[in-house]
Amino acid sequence: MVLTEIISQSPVFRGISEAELTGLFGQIHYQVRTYQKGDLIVSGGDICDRLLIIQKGSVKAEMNDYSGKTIKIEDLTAPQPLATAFLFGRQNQFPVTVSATTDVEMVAIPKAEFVKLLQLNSLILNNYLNTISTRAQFLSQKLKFLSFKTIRQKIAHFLLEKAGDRLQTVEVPQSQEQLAEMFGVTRPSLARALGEMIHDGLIETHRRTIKILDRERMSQLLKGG
Amino acid sequence: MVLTEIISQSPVFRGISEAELTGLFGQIHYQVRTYQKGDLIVSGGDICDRLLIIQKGSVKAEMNDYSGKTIKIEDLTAPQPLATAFLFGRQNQFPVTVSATTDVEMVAIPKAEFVKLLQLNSLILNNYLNTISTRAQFLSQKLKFLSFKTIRQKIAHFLLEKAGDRLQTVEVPQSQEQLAEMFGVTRPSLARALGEMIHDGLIETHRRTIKILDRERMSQLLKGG
DNA sequence: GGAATTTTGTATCATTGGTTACAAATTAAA
DNA sequence: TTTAATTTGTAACCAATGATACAAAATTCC
Repeated sequence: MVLTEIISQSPVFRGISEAELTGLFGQIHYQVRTYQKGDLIVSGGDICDRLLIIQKGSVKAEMNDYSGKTIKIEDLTAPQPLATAFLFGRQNQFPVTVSATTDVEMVAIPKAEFVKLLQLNSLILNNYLNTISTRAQFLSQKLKFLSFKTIRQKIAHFLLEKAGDRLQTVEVPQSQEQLAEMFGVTRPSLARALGEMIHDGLIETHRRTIKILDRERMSQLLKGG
Repeated sequence: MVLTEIISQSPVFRGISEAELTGLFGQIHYQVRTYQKGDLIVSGGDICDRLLIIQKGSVKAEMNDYSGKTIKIEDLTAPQPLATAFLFGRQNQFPVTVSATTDVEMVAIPKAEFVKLLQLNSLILNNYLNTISTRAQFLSQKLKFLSFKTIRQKIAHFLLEKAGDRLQTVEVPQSQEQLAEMFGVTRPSLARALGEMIHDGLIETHRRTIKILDRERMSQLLKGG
């Protein structure tokens, strides 16, 4: 039995009323599966031929590296869907191994049935398209970010992006620690790079606001990237 | 007028018969726009609220960097769609500027109309979902690759991926130059890293075949990545 | 086979960023 | 306010890689 009040909060079914959801689920085949804490839910490499949505509990996704050791990728809780990017496309295998961190209930909708849902309801269709598209956009952004090699470049990119067209003062809500994390560098290195940019007259900092002093030279930095 | 024999080759409409396509296009609103060589088709930042498919000619996509200079991103020709990942999702602006490199005809299908198409025809729906999903998967792969920091790690990842489970000899079709390019490192650095790995007894090379000698230690390398 | 071209191996030096450590400054808690 | 905890600035040192240069080897072309 699908718990509509949970599932209607899921990114894929958001905005659908519980009544409507009950109706929709009446028109398709699906399964509800239960797992106990610690159970294996999917193994990396398993074929992904149905949409899995957590309806109760939480799971962890891990990836097997080459030596068989596992690295934790992320924690997911109800009502999140699993690996939405692998239901379609060329690569229909789960890249990760998923196991239950609590007792878990999952709704499993076979791909063909899910396609029916997408055609029955344009909101679900939009939700799903938005989910995948947003993910692609996110990855694309991240990739662009990583394409800058030096820390100075990453900072410049970050600031110019934030500053937009005219403003030259940027509020940075994150701590240096967090910034360093998202830049993929260590905190002292970030601090050093910031210090050097101040010294070179590119920026000025005051607590968590950064003022861009020389936009021209900042842009110049990104040319080679 | 839509040239169905062209459009039916497009990734989004692949597999649909021309007759069927004509029928489908009769049910929706769309525009055909013509551009002359050199014309601007979309500017970076423009709202992306319709699906654009090149039906004749070719275009180039460029990105404005911060200093106003443009970098060429890619060339697209009929019957390719434009920026499929930006029609849905959070970021509904074109990231690139597109202009005509020949005389061009484009089919423009408003988002709402395209959603209708997706609901009318499950093949189109599948095609479109596959397009975006494959892109997300591609980006994800690329990102994983970039997440390895040292050249040794990139080599190890590359080789273990290629080798699969049992084989320990890998044929590398690319030159060092090309490998270095795809790793995002310089050619001498790659050569040095290879040399060191040979010296350390990890691999053995012979022309363009590489033999994995110590799989265990290779895997070990990727742990920290 | 010999010359020209491309690919590969190697060396030197400069730059960048990671590591570690510690003190100063800020913020939160008592 | 005083103390404790967190965040930030800075320094010294090390490892990895980029830049540049050149020779050896392999490949391609006559």
